[in-house]
Amino acid sequence: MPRKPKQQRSQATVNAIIEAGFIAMAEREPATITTRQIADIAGVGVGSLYEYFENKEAIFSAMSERFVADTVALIRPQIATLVRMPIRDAVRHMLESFRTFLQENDGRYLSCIQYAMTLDFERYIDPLQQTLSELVTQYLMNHPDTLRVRDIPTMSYIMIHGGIFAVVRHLSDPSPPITFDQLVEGLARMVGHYTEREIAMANATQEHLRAKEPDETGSDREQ
Amino acid sequence: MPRKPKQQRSQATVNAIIEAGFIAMAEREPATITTRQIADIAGVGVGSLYEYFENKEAIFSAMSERFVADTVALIRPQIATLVRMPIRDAVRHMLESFRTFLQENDGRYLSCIQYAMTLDFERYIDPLQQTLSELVTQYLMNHPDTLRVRDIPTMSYIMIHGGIFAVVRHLSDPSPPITFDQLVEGLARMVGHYTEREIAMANATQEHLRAKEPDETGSDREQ
DNA sequence: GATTTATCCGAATTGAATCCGAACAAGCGT
DNA sequence: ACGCTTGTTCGGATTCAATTCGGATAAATC
Repeated sequence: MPRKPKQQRSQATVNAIIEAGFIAMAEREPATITTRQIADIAGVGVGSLYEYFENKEAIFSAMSERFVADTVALIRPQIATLVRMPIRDAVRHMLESFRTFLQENDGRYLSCIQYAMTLDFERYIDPLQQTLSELVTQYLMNHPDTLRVRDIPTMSYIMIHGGIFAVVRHLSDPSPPITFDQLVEGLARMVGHYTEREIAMANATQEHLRAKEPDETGSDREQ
Repeated sequence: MPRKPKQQRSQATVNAIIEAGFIAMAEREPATITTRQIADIAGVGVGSLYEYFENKEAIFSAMSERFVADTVALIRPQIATLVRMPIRDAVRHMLESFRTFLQENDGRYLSCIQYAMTLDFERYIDPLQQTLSELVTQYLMNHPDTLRVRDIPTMSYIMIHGGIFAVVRHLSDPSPPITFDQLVEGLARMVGHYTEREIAMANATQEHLRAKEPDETGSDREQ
């Protein structure tokens, strides 16, 4: 039922509506935002919302979509650079730029990611996850020694999901128990230590072709 | 405005309403649940909902509260046992029992935790976080060597939040890219490797009172 | 400038959440 | 057992926000 905007006028309306959504999101609880408020902020009639959006949900979805697209646009160009950095620096660098990104425009995207995490989740987090997976893959290809860590898909899954959530949760917390810098350093160490330890263990196993320290290698099972 | 239930009859009603909430949550999207549905499932009139609950939200809150309380009740008694296990085993053990817990009663709690994460967040995740923090503290006290890892609050923050989210996300995902067992093993390795590496680094630093491998120790800054 | 097409609007409709006052049940003193 | 008070239940009436609809206005096309 909602139509595609064909004139530049209507495209501006669509944009105003999405912008209004971000503004409203920044000042109220998402659940308490009404269509009338969005329309008022956007400077259009309520009816106009429904010319281009199925329903109120759809407006929020469009916001999430734009947010995720912007995030991907933030990360993707950095991949080439990140991939050449030591792993801890790469993590640090990416997280700092992500923080800056989330906090610009009065933290409009911060409200948004919280919303995106609640509702659609799969649909809107997936592209982000895809991008990060791509980053990991590229990284591995540029650092052949890191290919020795076991069960890379799992570790990538843990680092991506755990990392995203820890950061979002921290940025949403009005009085976090640790600083953001501590969080970044912690995540960097976590990832760095893990890969180093795995590489060391892989090397150790290879060198003594047969076990000599069942203590260390005894817990190697999976993969 | 909502009153406290004084007779056992009304206490039963309150319970029926919360139960109905769980049942409804298990079969429909939380957003599409209506008060009439809840009332019908509970076998009471719609008006009765408002005798003990401020509004529909409050019913969901009560559910979250019960869920979190049950989760804490699940973990707390295990602390004494977990604290004596090697760290990887403790992680494995805890996650397995958590999975079992989430999936009993047709996974009613699974829908619930997703909801709890959306709305109140602080209020309902906090007690869980408290409990896990307590577990970490106890663990540290029982394993004095682990006290050598740097910035324990931060690492505890990362492991708790990242771990909770990775698990919840995995259990919510209809077609996860990795198995739950892989996730558990991965988290166990992550935590285990990290602590071991930190301890090793602390020992190394102590032994050669002055640096000899600026490569390794060069990235030690914080704390 | 007439006609078609796109856009905009806000009063009317719809449906769910919430309120309310009457009916019903329990406790309780007599 | 009986009347009185208090707790409880109920579902129709009310309220309020989302969505619809049909006409008004503006741009585009010929």
